[in-house]
Amino acid sequence: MIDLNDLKENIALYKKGLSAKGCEVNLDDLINKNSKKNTIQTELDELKSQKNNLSKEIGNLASKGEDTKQLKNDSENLNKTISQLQKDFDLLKTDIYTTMLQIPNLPDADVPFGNDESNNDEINKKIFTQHKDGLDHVEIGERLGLLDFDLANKLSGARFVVLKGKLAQLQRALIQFMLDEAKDNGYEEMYVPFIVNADSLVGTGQLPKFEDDQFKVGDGKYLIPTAEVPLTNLLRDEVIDSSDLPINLTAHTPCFRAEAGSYGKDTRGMIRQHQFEKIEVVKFSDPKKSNECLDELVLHASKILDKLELSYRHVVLCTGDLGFSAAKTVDIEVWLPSQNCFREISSCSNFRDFQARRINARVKDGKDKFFPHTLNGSALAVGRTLLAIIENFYENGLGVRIPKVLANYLDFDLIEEQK
RNA sequence: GGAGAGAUGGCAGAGCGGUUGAAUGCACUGGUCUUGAAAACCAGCAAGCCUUAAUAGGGCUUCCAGGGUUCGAAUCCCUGUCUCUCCGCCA
Repeated sequence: MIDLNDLKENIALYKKGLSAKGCEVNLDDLINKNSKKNTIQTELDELKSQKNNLSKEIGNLASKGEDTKQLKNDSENLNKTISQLQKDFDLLKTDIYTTMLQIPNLPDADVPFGNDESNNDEINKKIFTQHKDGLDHVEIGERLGLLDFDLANKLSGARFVVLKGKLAQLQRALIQFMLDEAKDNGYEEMYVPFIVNADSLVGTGQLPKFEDDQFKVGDGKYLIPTAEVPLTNLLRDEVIDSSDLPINLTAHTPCFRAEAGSYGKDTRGMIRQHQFEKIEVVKFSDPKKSNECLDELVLHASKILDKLELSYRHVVLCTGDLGFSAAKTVDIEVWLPSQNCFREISSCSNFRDFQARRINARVKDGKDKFFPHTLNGSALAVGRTLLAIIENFYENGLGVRIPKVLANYLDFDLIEEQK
């Protein structure tokens, strides 16, 4: 949620930043509605004040046994006026709130302008090997006999996968490895629900705008699209002592995405699935330190790729590519030999106080109160990491070698090709 | 699923329909004392919104949520949500 007062004072900045993010809300209109709401509130408060005074007086007179009929009459008349005005006020207030929920976060000043990923800024690159025109993981998986999309289709439909044997073990090893990394980097591991209520999704910004992207399970509840949702909402409506900052959390969860609007996009293989595993890290930070926190997130996620010896680059998302709630996002992209390009494997974002406002998480520092900044990042998307290992560590006629760093997690160092 | 109890400020916990925004304790903030700290003592201390130059003053709202009764509701009635206890069922 953006700050309405800040919007009023920096209207030009917001118009520029929000339209770059594709926001079509009429901001002047919103400000006008708000000042109208304030006018009504002042009027309403005055009437209520009169009413409260009348009630007190009635109480006084009644206790002395005096007649209160006239005053009761006055009060009732006042009530009629109030309830009419109150209706107008409530409507306006709901209208403003509904609109506010639709407004995305303002991009940071150093975020590049642009409509799509072609305007993203590559800021860093690390290359171990960079093979081209390699087999893709679907083909390799078939040669291994351990990656089955047909079976998954039978069970569930498109965009699911069944991993068998050593591939399933490899995925589990990756999860364990990444959680250990997160722990070593100071994140507290959490086990959280995979089903959340609507309030949680509103809190992080998936609702109300992106209802179609969520899997609904009935009873007004949803499957989580990322552990960001339960982790961030752990502190919904909580007051944080400033000495507890930064709060660093992590969780491994499956993630469920309806992928509405992704028809025909990445339909082959396990790049874009309805269900995938992810290790997520979330930070609650002092507002003054969130920039450094974002660097830290990117560093921590990158270290995992370093250890796995996978080539990657860092990309600052441009305004048009930036998510709804994010002020700034750095994507980490891993090299895929089959596609001859880098593909997203982690997304690290600073949300500033946007989510904190929505979840009403506050920090108390002596007499000072303020909103914390929230940040999160994947560390990493496990399905895509598995895919990257398959493609980058495949040797024709031999199979997929296991990255050395996983030696302690697995009792094999090669997934053999069949025959 | 059946029966019962409950939901109050950062936490714990009082609260006859009318100066109750709410006792008390803890925590917190400031002060006295102390070489310093602790202890003790004194004082302050809920949040949101409107108004305002103001973190000064004034006003409104808020005791789980939504309705209702009343001139007036934390307090009475209805509905919902959640929590706890007992029974049943169960990984």
